[in-house]
Amino acid sequence: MKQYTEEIMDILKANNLRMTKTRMALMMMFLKSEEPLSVSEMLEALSSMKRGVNKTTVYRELEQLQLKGIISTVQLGDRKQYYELASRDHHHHLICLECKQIEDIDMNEEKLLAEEKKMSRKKGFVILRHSLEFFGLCKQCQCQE
Amino acid sequence: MKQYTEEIMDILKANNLRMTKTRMALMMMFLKSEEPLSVSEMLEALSSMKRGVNKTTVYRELEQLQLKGIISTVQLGDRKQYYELASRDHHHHLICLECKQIEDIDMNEEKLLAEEKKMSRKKGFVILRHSLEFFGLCKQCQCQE
DNA sequence: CATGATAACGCAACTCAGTTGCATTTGTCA
DNA sequence: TGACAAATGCAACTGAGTTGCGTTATCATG
Repeated sequence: MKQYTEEIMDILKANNLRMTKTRMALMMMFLKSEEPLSVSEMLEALSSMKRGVNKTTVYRELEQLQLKGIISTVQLGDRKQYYELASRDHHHHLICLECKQIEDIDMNEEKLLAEEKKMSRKKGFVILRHSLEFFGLCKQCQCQE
Repeated sequence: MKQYTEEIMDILKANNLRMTKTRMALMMMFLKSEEPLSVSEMLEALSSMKRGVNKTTVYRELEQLQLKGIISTVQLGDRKQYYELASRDHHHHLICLECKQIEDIDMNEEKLLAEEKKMSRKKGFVILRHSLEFFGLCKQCQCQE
């Protein structure tokens, strides 16, 4: 907890961001969370704070953090945005369609990047990023079918 | 035009779907379109029809067609669903972040499927589908930067 | 061709994620 | 400590998608 706080303060200072309670709380959530977070989850968690936090504030905060490159967004097939620390290495997700559990996966992307280059050349596109997500059923949810 | 109409009637008959003007118009759009379509695009196009078409109808129609396996959905990074004919072979998209142009790409997926199997074994997940989209700048939009 | 079952439709009112304008509060630095 | 920009709250909005319910149109059957 203590070491998190210092880590966060360093990050914020380095990015010229003021230290506010919302910001601290959000950063804490991102550092602790194993999964990408949705705004509704954040609001839920923040609602326990004294006087709560307005959703506008959260959206604006996320925009800031994204602009500074501290967090990045992921689309996971439903209609919301999810957010996670950008400092994590590039990776993809395994999403259980039943229980919505999300797992990070790191796979060998050489072949994918090679394909990317080939396409890029052929089509004249500059490819800036890709999004690759896998959907299925986790071990538990398979058994309950 | 004529051959499209017959093709559509065959598809509908084969799927036990009544032949209505909305349905015909939507199928026509799907057959003609090079790109996945959003509901707003469909409504725009359908609004020129006599008496227009209600959005509820379009949503319900899309659900039907999806249920019958005639169309399928794609997520392209914004907050909407896009739809395209399911009969097209499995493929991915190249999306221009500037002009929103969408191109189909077909790439060799052997390696990807191999990775999928490996992950599946390791994590105990059954993988049912994946989503892979590339984002960047098309030839024209690169020059205008 | 008439007709009845039911699929398809329109409308109004809703949900839910995200946005905007504007007035107020708070963090930081001199 | 005070000034000023950054951060916040609130209310009202947008845009995608949904729901309930009453009406209309398609089509198999006679």
